[in-house]
Amino acid sequence: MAEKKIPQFWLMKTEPNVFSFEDLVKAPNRTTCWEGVRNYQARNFMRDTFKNGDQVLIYHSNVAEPAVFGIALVVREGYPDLHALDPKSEYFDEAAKTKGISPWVMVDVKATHRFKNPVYREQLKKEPEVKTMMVLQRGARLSVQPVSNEHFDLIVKLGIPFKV
DNA sequence: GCCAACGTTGGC
DNA sequence: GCCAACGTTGGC
Repeated sequence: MAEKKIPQFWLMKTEPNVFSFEDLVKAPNRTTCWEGVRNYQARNFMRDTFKNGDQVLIYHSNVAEPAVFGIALVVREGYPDLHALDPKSEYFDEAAKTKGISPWVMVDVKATHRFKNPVYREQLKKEPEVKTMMVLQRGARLSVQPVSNEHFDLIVKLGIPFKV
């Protein structure tokens, strides 16, 4: 039986002083592995639910004006994040090293569109249709989040995407 | 810089 | 299995 392709949408947070949307655009083939996620719920999304072709909003967090800056495409589905086994990595995980196997997962994403107008958190909170989205809720720390089709569409409309 | 919210750890 | 203590996230 043919598998029906249901488009899925996500939001991933990044601290731009560590890795920004523009860093992704400048990366070889505009692609990078999304390493260092160390939260089980976020990992499970990447391991179990992310599919090639899913679209991801790239959100800058922990800055004065948090915002969505563009869109990326999932180009490789979940695979082991071996940074966890590397003592030199800032994402080293002592327990994983002891077991000799990384329980953590990453995906590869490729920048596809830059927003002409970054969609700021302040702006989103004023939009009745999107103010319910997860990233806007108080204390929502999950760094990989599902986004509904409707929320994705509205954010894209506000952002005015151009191919990178 | 502050601090609320959250996830994880570890004693019991 | 409970829950207090702790460390981190991330908006403000």
